[in-house]
Amino acid sequence: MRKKSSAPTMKDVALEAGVALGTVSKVINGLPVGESYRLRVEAAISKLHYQVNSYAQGLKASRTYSVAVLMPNVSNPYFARLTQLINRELTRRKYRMLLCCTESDPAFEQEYITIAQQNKVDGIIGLTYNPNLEVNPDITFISIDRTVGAGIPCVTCDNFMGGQMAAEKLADLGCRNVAFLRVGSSLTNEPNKRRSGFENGCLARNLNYESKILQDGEPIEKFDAFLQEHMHDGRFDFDGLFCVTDMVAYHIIKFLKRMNVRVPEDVQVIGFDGLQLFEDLHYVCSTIVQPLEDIAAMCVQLLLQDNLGAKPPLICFPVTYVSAGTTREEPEKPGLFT
Amino acid sequence: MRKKSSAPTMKDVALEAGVALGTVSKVINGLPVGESYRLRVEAAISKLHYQVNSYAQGLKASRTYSVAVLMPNVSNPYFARLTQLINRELTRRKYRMLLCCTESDPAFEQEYITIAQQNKVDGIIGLTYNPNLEVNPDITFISIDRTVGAGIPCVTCDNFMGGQMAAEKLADLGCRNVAFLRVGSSLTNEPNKRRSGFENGCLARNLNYESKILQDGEPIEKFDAFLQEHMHDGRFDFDGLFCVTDMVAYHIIKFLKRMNVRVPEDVQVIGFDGLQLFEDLHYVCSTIVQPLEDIAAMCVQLLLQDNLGAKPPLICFPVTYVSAGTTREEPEKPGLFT
DNA sequence: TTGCTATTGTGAAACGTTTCATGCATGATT
DNA sequence: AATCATGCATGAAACGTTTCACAATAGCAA
Repeated sequence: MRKKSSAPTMKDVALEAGVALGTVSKVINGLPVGESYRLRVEAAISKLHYQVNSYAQGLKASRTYSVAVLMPNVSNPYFARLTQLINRELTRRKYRMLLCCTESDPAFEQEYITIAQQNKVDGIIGLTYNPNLEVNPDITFISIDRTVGAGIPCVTCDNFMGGQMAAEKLADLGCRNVAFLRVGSSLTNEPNKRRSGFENGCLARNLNYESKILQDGEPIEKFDAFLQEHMHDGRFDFDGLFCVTDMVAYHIIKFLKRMNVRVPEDVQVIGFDGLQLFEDLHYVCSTIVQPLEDIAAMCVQLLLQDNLGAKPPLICFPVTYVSAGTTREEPEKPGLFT
Repeated sequence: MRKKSSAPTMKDVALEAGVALGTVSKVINGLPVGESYRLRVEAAISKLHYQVNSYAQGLKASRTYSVAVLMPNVSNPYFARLTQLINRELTRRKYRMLLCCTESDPAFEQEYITIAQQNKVDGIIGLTYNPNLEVNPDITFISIDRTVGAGIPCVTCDNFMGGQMAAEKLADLGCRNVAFLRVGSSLTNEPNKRRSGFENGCLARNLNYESKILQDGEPIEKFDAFLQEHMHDGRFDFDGLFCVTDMVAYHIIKFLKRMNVRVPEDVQVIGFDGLQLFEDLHYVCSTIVQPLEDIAAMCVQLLLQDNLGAKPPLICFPVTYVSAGTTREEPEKPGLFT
């Protein structure tokens, strides 16, 4: 009995089945082959526990069935969810995901793109912070929430409309004096439009409007001072707040509670994203919900479709509003602060 | 001027630099080579924008510098954190991560292991649910929190001690009647020992002890009925609860609040894991903290070390206790319910 | 100057696939 | 029965690296 020390190759299978190399290849790739041959090859494969070598495959064929996904991290629940959904979509189509955590560092991002190209990935999906990434033009790149450059499609939600909805909702709920709270500053950042939309809504509904914007490096605690300036012995200047993300909203609400400002009685708070913590158990707050499933599916679809010519530059999905306890209405869904 | 349509190869570089193929290979791999040769090759590389083809490399060399990481998902903050830390450790060592989300499905797990083997990964790190996975013995597998089989190292924290600490803490804080709440049932599951440790501690400190265990499929809401059975017009049978994870603790605390049982005044709650939500902003509850950094680093170290012979079967890291508002003591750290 | 050693660059072979031009059977056509 | 068309299996070549036996060169001793 012949004993091979290393893993069996297609050649071994061909030998075992008594067929040619090309025939084995055809069987593996599901190409038409005579029934008796197919059976012989399949028998040999399972007898030898043969498994294809993806590296040899990737070397020969241009397609490697792997996609790089660039995310700042997976600790942030928004990024985690997105990663999860993209992965699910890729798996469904027999693709593998090479996850690259960039820590929001432009240098890391560039480095990972190089690595991705070396790995001959079939494409890259990225939520990036480097406004002028160098991407090899013959590799497909799909950007999430950022407009990165000419010819690179950007998938996002309707951030402008979301901001506007938040303003209208607060107006409907009786607010008169509202504020917008935001972190991050990138100009190519689609979520910027949340602010414009909110402003627009405030104007239309005649709300007094203010905003506080933190730069990228600043700690979230800097909001505390801003809020405190607007507190005068038990009275709070604002009766409505719109936060750029649910995470910011979470921090703000915690601070307000510490300062004995009641949510939603004294001030109503609306976030953005629609995060559901602990495997979709609870929303953080009343919020503008992004359809992340649709966004993830669209990224993958755009990436893998063949008609490269007809890629629209910007794809926006509609958002919805959900109340979850931080606004003065019957909560539709359970929330962290319900 | 010669125009190449496809990406440049080592051969192109050799031609451009006027050296042999092997010399280029040496330069790329940092092997000793004459100074003048090195410079010529480096110049050619940057002129042609040459990038190595990992697939050709992986085909020839046995080492591919990639590691598969099997996780149920990344939406659960515990898994997310672990993934993040493992990735960081791998990146530090120039390895790539192939993330496989198994959805806790044994069939998926097996399938991903097959894919990983086809991709000739240098090893697999997994937190799995299939008690009898078939892993090719000549591929290194490191298991987290599960004892999977003979010869497969398991990295975890000291779950038994953690359970015992929880019991002692509750006793110290004046509890007399306590309960343990758990989900999941796998017998090879290291976290099972949290229960044994807790029981042990209860015995030692003479606490009245009860436990409620949900099977794997059961929804977390099933705890509600159990808790309700122990409520008698405003009075709650337990003055201390130990939950197998912070996530279970979160759910329990939310339910108790709805039922007007006060935490920590009426009942004190301790969780397990030491999750910190929103990028390490807040602990969920008073909890037994796992040193996830150490666990992640150890997994990677074990996987990549050469002395395959001396792998201890089980590696436990010590745990610590942190109070964060759901126990009757000054909180050391801010918590979700502070 | 000759001969020997030590050093270092060279390039063919091999890794395990896919692809495609080739040729062999088989069955249809006249 | 002879010819032809068709379908399908065949296996050599190629993909872009690494490796290693070999050759060339330089340095040194006699």
